[in-house]
Amino acid sequence: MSQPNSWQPGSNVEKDRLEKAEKLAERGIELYPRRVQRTHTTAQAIAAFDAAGEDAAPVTVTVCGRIRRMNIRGRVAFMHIEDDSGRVQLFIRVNDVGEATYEIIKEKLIELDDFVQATGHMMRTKTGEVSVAVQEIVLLSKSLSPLPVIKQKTLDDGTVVEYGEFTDIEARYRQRYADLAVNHGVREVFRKRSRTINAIRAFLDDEEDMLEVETPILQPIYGGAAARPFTTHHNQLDQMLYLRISFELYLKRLLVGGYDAVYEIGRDFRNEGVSYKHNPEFTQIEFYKAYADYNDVMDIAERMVAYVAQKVNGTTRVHYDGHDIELAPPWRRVRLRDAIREASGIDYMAHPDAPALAEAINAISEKPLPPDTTWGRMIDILLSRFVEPNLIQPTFLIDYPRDISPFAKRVDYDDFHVERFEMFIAGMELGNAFTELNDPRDQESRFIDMAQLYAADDDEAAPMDEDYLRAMRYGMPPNGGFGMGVDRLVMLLTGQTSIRDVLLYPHMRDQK
RNA sequence: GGCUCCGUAGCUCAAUGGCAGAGCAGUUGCCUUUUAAGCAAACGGUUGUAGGUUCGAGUCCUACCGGAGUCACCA
Repeated sequence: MSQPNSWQPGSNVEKDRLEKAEKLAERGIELYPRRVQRTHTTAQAIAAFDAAGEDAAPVTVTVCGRIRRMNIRGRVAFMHIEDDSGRVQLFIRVNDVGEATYEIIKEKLIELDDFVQATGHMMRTKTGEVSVAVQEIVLLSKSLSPLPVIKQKTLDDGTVVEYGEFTDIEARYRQRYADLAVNHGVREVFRKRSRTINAIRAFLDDEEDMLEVETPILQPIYGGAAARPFTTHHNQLDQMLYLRISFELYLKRLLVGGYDAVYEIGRDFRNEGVSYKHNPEFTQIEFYKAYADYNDVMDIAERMVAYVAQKVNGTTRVHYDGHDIELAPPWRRVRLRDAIREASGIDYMAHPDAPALAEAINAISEKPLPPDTTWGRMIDILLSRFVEPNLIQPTFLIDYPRDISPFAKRVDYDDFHVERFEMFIAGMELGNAFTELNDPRDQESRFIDMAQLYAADDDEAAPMDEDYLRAMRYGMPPNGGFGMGVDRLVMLLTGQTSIRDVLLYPHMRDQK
């Protein structure tokens, strides 16, 4: 350490630990050594003992991990060390490790939260726990700040009971490392998150033969969704840039280029409010498949979610927020118009303009509509107030009004609706998809419609993406597109009811 | 951004407007098969921040900081 440290111990525990670190250094013990010689994970060590059998020659292992429990008796000590695979008990006797080493343990110079490496043979203690009879123990990393103390007891049936908690939500999010280190189950949520993304990729690559691509996150023109963007700036080019709000327009250009089916898994950024299901940056999967329509996309979507659930949880059933949900296809498909009519009694086709529809809504809902609500927006309000909360089992709502769907192709039965669906599970919107518009002239007029809508609105115009139209004029194959919020799928598969609990680092306000 | 609730020891929580407490962790002892180990003792606080009311504020009031919930925004 060449620079003096500004860090000062903030508690009696930290003061003690700093003193212990100095004592160790005085005894010539390296606090943060370079080399480690692990031969077994804790799980492998136990498995090796079980495989060898009780009467076999001793299995010698070197295991590493963080000390999570200590019980020092006069001349013998027990501790549990934890690594990514689990825990194993160390059995340490002064006779085996020698006076000098035992002193270090007895004085707790090596203590809770430190990382250690232990070498010894596997054995079973009197009370039956498979343990490492330690011959040598080496400090791997000295912990200077105490983690929250959580003790656990494993019952006979294998369930783990915890005593002591680390529940301060703010601290858990701001210091996710501490949350992961001590809270049983949090690491499993994020393992499942990883498996979810792997499974999506496997499904689209192997089952659907799609090509994974990467498109720009920094975009000169944003689009593909209605959301406020984050802005940034390239210094040398003196160029205003937006963080993407969707991948849509860049992916569809690739179908013009000749790929049959492309997908991207990545981060979107939306400069909007945060909630239990909204984070400013979130992970999205979008795919676009040539020669497919929204019916084909529905087939793919329901198979994909079931496939992922099977891979992640080993079942297509999930228990979420008090509901038992079956994800196996086929899912219910209902026209949006019918769903709204059933739930609210309002047939929006009977109220074809904003004032008429507003009157109908105000007649049945106490909540006032925001001023200047457009007709399309009212449809959305009807959907979110009356329909969405009740869509517990997987459901596709299909055929949306054209006004609120600028990238979807018209249905064949009227001029009002487009071939679009949204999918809902557990009262949450998970995905959004269309039979994609591929008529460049129709697309241009939709852009103009949107620009007018936004201009009437407020601060920003919906950007007209001229290059996207140019691409489309070369000819874009008919195609079906799909987008899904991966975080929300992970919530569903892990039983978490807040998006923050499936994001390792959810967005937080600056700490002053 | 509006409204409601919350912020006390490292962690989890108590405390009618009247001496700021407990358990765990840490410290000091005892203990060679414990496992939420145990027993004994001592220690641990600018009650989120800044003001105010009051003889007296963790508690009541105002503002601010942070968090949660909810509404709005999110086609």
